[in-house]
Amino acid sequence: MSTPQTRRKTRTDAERNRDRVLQAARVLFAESGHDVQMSEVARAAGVGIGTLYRKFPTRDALIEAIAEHRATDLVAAARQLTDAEDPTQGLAGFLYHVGEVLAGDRGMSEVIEKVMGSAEPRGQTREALLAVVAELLDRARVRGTVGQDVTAGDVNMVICGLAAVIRNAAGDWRRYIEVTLDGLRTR
Amino acid sequence: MSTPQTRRKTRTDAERNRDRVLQAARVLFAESGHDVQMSEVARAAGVGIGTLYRKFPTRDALIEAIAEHRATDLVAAARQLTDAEDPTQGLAGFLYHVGEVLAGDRGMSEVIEKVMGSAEPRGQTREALLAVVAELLDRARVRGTVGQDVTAGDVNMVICGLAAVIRNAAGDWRRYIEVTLDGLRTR
DNA sequence: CGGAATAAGGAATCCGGATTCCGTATTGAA
DNA sequence: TTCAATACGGAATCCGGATTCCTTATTCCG
Repeated sequence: MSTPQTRRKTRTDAERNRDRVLQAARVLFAESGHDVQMSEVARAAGVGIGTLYRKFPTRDALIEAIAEHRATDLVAAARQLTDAEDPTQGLAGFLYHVGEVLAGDRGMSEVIEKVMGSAEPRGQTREALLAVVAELLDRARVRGTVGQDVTAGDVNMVICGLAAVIRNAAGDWRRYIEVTLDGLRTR
Repeated sequence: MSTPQTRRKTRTDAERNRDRVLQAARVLFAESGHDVQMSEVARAAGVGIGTLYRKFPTRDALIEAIAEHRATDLVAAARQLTDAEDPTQGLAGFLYHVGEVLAGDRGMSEVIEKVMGSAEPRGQTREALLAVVAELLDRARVRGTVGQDVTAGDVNMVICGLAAVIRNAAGDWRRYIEVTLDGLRTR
């Protein structure tokens, strides 16, 4: 009815450029956080600013796209740990994994800090992330790996703090995890 | 010899305005953090932008002046707890005090996060702050309030995290302190 | 191959804010 | 009261970036 399918399909080079941009942005954001300039991204991607903007109409759109992607990865990792049996894994394993990821991705540490920190339901993926963490927590609680009264909020705060510690290059973040994990256990 | 003391002393109104600016800036920074506009500060202080700039040649100078002041307060508070005997006080008491302060001062939470997070020796007051925390830690260690192997770095990370938790309005920061404190105890 | 449909490029523009400048208003020592 | 020394005010300027717009280059369907 309303499908004048006269449109050709996306040009191949257009798609290639989109990938280049994403790739470049991922690297730059990971290295220096989200305050990288759009022109930097364009240059790194070997693309004109105009092109960059056709792909992502806004700086935030670009950040969002990448954050979403990364978040998905985290959720996937979490799900895997959800099934694992090894107690070393589960919540603890996830925290270390997150640490590893954030330690190598400044931009992500910024995102995670906000996601775990704020009460904003922003995005389904964010939602999913919180859900999986809650799931991980439940399992840990059953196993007795963490105190019975530990809440998802507690864990979120710990993760929020973890992000800050890493982003500020505080000290040994693994140590931070050890401490907080012990704290959650004690409760 | 070289003192052509022909200079009059600072005009009274000049001094008054300086105070107004500081006062206004304190309030605004506390409310909304350091991204407040200079013009905002000037308006709130009931002063022209020009005047604001004569007092503080740079946005950072203003922020610095206030941060320094606040940091001094914290150090004082810490020193007091250093002498207290009540175990409830000491390190634990300090953490709660810091929480209380940061919860009511967004700008300060930003500063603290950096100070405790980074390894930059910036400023003698910052230096003093770190020193007092270390002192507090030592006492706690002796009392057995915290694990024998807890380092100043560990505490700094916890504080850095605390600042982030509060700044992002995460959850109940007192709870965060409870958890981390337990963690430090366990170690 | 030929031309319409798409995309690429990147200079020009727009914008929010910080900082500067200079004419005017106050202050206070004589 | 008088006048030089100081301080005030705030419009004008400067700046770093994001975003837009229009010209030229590619792609790919027929």
